[in-house]
Amino acid sequence: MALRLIDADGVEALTMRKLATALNANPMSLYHHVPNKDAVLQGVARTVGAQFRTATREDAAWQDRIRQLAEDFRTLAHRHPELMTYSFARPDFIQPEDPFWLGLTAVLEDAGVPEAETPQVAAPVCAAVLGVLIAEVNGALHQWSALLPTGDGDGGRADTGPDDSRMFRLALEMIIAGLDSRLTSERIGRDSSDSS
Amino acid sequence: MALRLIDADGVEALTMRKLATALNANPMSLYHHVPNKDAVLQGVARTVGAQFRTATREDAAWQDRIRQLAEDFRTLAHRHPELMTYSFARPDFIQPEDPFWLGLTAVLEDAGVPEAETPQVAAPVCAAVLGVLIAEVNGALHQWSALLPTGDGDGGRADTGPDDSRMFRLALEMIIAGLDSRLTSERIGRDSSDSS
DNA sequence: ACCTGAACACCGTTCAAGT
DNA sequence: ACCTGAACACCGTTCAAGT
Repeated sequence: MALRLIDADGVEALTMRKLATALNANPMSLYHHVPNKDAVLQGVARTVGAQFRTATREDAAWQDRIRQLAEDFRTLAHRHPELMTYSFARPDFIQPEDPFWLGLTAVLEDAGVPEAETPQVAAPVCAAVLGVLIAEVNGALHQWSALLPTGDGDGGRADTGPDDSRMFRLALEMIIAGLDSRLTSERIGRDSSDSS
Repeated sequence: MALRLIDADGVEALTMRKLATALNANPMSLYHHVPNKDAVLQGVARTVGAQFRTATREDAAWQDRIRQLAEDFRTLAHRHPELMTYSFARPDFIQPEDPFWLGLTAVLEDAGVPEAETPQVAAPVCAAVLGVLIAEVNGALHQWSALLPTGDGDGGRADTGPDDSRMFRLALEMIIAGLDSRLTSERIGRDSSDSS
């Protein structure tokens, strides 16, 4: 219910009193099930962060599997844009047990990242993807890119959606390419074929 | 003054009434200089976003100039961590006239990005860097990476700082490598040597 | 055990009134 | 023109009291 209110009116409009009346309850009854407001926000953030289940097919190339993870997360972000910008400010948004995190680390390991380094590589990747997602969802991406009108013919304001998709995908490809170059350069540096 | 209060106690602790008393003024006097609270937050966010002046030496390689821009932004973020996590949620944090944005677009153009595409490339780069910065500053980066203790000898909790630096730099190098691969693949695709 | 009304200590903001 | 006190419509949360 809290999530529904947030999706409708934004995080800052969520109020213990409103939540209670939306639940047909007395405002004070909430405090019997939850210690305070931050706990409900944390609950919502974590629930959504853990929500999406992304079954990456293990036969695909790691690049494709990362693309799939990122796209899945993007549709989640588009479903809850108001929560997204708020959640990313919390350090506990994504938990180590979340399917997104598990999927990402699994893919990176399959791609050849040494197991001991996986979290240290996954963390920046996750942060970068989330950063682009937030910037897309709150309009920053669109505003930054809208300095020069790309075409000349049209009205000039209509196509906000597809342009954002292109930029998100560009960022994603950049990250994948960066990951790739890091992996190959490392493999050259060592050149010992550790299978498993 | 608002910035000082935010740095001390966080954005959510900033109050018109507290700000006024910190200014030795009546709470209501503020409304003669500012329409509402959001305006002071916007003012603070934009002021800080426009603050840092980064004189990239034009003789350096574009990779080094991007590194310098990013590192400068990082020191800014470390100076105002509380504001940072809040500001990034605003679409108006970084403005097209800000030195960071101008510097970034200038470097990308020098690197060979066609002038018409510069903003569409700069925007994702900016978003990704900011994303990593936020995740570092709010502790998410550290939390995500702390799943496996990297070493075995020590206490295991002491070295938070240097590890974060390594991850930030890793993300930065990934972005640069991704940019690089995009530039070279494009140059091969066209192969017409447009000077200027 | 669970719910509730009243109350406390705050908010942002308006507005009529002061100088 | 600028400042101010009182007031309004809200908050989150506590707590004693109800069932």
